Amino acid sequence: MRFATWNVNSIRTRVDRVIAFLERCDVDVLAMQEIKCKPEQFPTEAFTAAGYHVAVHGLNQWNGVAVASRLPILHIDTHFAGQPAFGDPAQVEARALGVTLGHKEGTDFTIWSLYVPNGRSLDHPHYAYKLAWLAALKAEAARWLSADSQARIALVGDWNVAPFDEDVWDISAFEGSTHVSEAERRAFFAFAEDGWEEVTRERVTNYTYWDYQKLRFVKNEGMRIDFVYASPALAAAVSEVEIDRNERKGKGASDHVPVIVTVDE
DNA sequence: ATGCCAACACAATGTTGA
Repeated sequence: MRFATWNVNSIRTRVDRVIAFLERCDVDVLAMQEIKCKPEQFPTEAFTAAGYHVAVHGLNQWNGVAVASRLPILHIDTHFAGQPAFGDPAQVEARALGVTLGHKEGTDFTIWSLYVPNGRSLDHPHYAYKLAWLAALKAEAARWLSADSQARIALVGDWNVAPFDEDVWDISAFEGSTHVSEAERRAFFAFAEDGWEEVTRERVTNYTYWDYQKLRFVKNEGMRIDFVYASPALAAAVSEVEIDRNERKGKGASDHVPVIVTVDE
């Protein structure tokens, strides 16, 4: 079984490229972020025609998360318990989608497609929101592991945190910026305290994002901010991880590339 | 090489992204 996460930066703009990726890489489950549309605007037919079920959560043109799966969908959560709200009026944004999928012989698999708030700047309310959001997710996710130590759960997506200095092309260019602050890094690493294992770090080295501006991709000035935290039972079954850097090439590319995880059956 | 900001709503710019 193979699952992937990809910040697609608008599914309506990118649907042909996403479907081609699913087929080319033989991906069974894809968690998408930044679909930038409501469910009724989502190109469901293209996924259905390719053999995928879809779960979609989007409230407006911002954010939005979805899961496409060859496996049957058993359960959908459009937010996690305690997920913080933001804005005026405060709204629980479309940044988390939990989907439980039927798997072989009753071994269900739950994937959470996560789009962690950007933070904007260290002195912006969005930054406090980002830290609160990560802390609330950690608290709730710890309960999932406590409830079932053998559960196969993946917390995947655009974490908007570069956990190590080498996850950005030049740490000196990020002085005073979000994504690299100590508080954000602590909030990211804290998941490991509860047993979550980030399974991509030890298996592959590459950036997952390159800004559209300033020839960042050509100069390979990127950031590594898309990650996969797996429950212990799932982490034990991971056999391979790939970052599909080729998806950043050419006309019509997202600024993020897919991260693909292969799991032994 | 991989190529010089993109996508959204809304109708000219403003917002968001990292």
